This record gives sequence, C-alpha cells and structure tokens, in this order.
Amino acid sequence: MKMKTLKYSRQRESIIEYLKDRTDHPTAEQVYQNVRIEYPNISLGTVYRNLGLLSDMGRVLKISCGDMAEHFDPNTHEHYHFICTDCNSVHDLEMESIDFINTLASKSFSGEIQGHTTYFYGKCKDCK
Amino acid sequence: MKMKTLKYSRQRESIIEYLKDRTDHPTAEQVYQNVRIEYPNISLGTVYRNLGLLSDMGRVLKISCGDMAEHFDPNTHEHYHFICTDCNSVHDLEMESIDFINTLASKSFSGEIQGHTTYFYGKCKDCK
DNA sequence: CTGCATGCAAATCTTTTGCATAAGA
DNA sequence: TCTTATGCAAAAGATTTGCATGCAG
Repeated sequence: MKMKTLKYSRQRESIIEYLKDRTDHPTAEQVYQNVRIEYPNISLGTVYRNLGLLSDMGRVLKISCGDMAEHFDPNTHEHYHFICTDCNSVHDLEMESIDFINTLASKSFSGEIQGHTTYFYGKCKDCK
Repeated sequence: MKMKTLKYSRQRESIIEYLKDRTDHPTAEQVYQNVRIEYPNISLGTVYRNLGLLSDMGRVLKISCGDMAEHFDPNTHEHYHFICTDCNSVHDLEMESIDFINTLASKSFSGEIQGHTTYFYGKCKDCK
C-alpha cells in the first residue's frame, strides 16, 4: 500500500472534529450535512474522499450494517457493536474481548485468520 | 409481518436451483447472469425481488461483507464466514457454535440481544 | 513552484419501483 | 377470474471519478 503525504485541509479537520465525540455512527451523508454548517461549500465528494482516507489510515472504522450506507466510527479501540433490528440504530458495546473466537475459528480453516467483526443484533432499549 | 401467498414461478425456481449447491456466495448480478442462460428474458428486477423474498422467508442468507454488493448464501444452517481481505472472496467456516458470546455481550448492554453475526477476516489460502 | 485537496458535475453501481402484461391457482 | 409474478425502464440512493482551480508546503 502506497502512503502518499497528507497535506492539511480545514475540511478534513472539520470532519475529524465532528466525528471525534460522536457515538451514533453517522453515515457520509450525515457527516456532510453537519460539516456543511461550518463549511457551506464543502462537497459530498470531499467528505467521501476524506472518510476513505481516514478509514485507510485506521483513524475511523467503517461499519457495514447491511442498511445500504456505510457508517463511520471514530472509536478505534477494541469494542463491539449492537444493531437494532427495528430502528437500525448502531450502539457501542464496551464488553470484554472475545478475540479468542479467532482461535476457535482457526481450527476449522486453512487460511490465515487475522481478526473478526461481530455485530450483535436484537431490539434496543427504545424499541423493545 | 404479513405473509402473502406465494405462487410458483419458473424464474424463482431457477434462482433457487442455481443457488442450491453454490458455496461461493454470489451477488444478485452473478445470479442474474447465470439464470439468464436458462431464461434469457429474466430481468434483474425479478432476481432482486426473488432474492428478497427468499431472504425474508429465511431460505437464503444475506451477507454484507462491506464490498458494496449484497451476497447470498443458500446454506442456512448455523455457520460462519471468512472474508479474504485480499481477493474479497467469502468462504464458509463450519465451526463449533460460538453463540455463547451473546451471553457475554448481554452483560454489557441494556437492550435485548437476540443473536450475532461474525465475519472472520484475513488472507485465504490462495492469497497468503 | 509543485503536488495534494477541493468543488462540481457527471458517471457508476446497486437496488427499488411503477406499470402494463403474462401466468399460476 | 382473481391475484401474484414478470419484464422493462425509469428512479433512487450511495459512492466514485475527471477535471479545472485552490491552497499547503
């Protein structure tokens, strides 16, 4: 993977700033709508380009929860996600690590297992 | 959920037949291209409509592996998936159940956890 | 200056839908 | 005959890309 030198950009900075303390896993569209308040001329393309960069750099997580759009999570330390099957909201789950399931999986696979992604699902407290 | 009566259709049958012994988790487009050999006039819309039905009926699994398109799996008995981070292929992982992680997750969540989806990732045997 | 980043729009891709017609039951 | 299914094409939603211009280093 080629790592090109990044230059500062106020737009990227604003995206990072917006994401920083979110725990609601916004989509690119939501990021766009919010960063737009500060930079009315920013374009959706720029938002996508930067979210892609940040995700490649490992500064944000991409979450594919099957609801068509990608969601983004600024929390990159180990944690899991819960997805409500009613309202499609995505919640953080700060639980003990279950990385040992990689070992369990290794026993049944000839490739090389490097990690896993687990999404828990059910009804969130507002929907049950 | 309203269950309307299904009528037989040769197109749907052909889709089911095609999917039946696949283990390579094809996308809607791939299903389309193949069913087209037998039914040249089938439309992509019909393929999507039927895959949606089958998925709602629980006869196939929808797999969102973050590569833009949904993949479909005719194997509905409990198993897991491995996604190659190099070639994006999806492999079945017939391993012992790890449903007990639902209980682990419950301890850290106030909603109601009904299940989980786990994708393991790494490099498959052809890519390592 | 030089090259990465942006804005804008057009282009892609995937999936959904409306509607007139065909085909099961 | 009644209702669901299909084909086709248009629409919709998400993401990418080409290009001329702007801005950081």
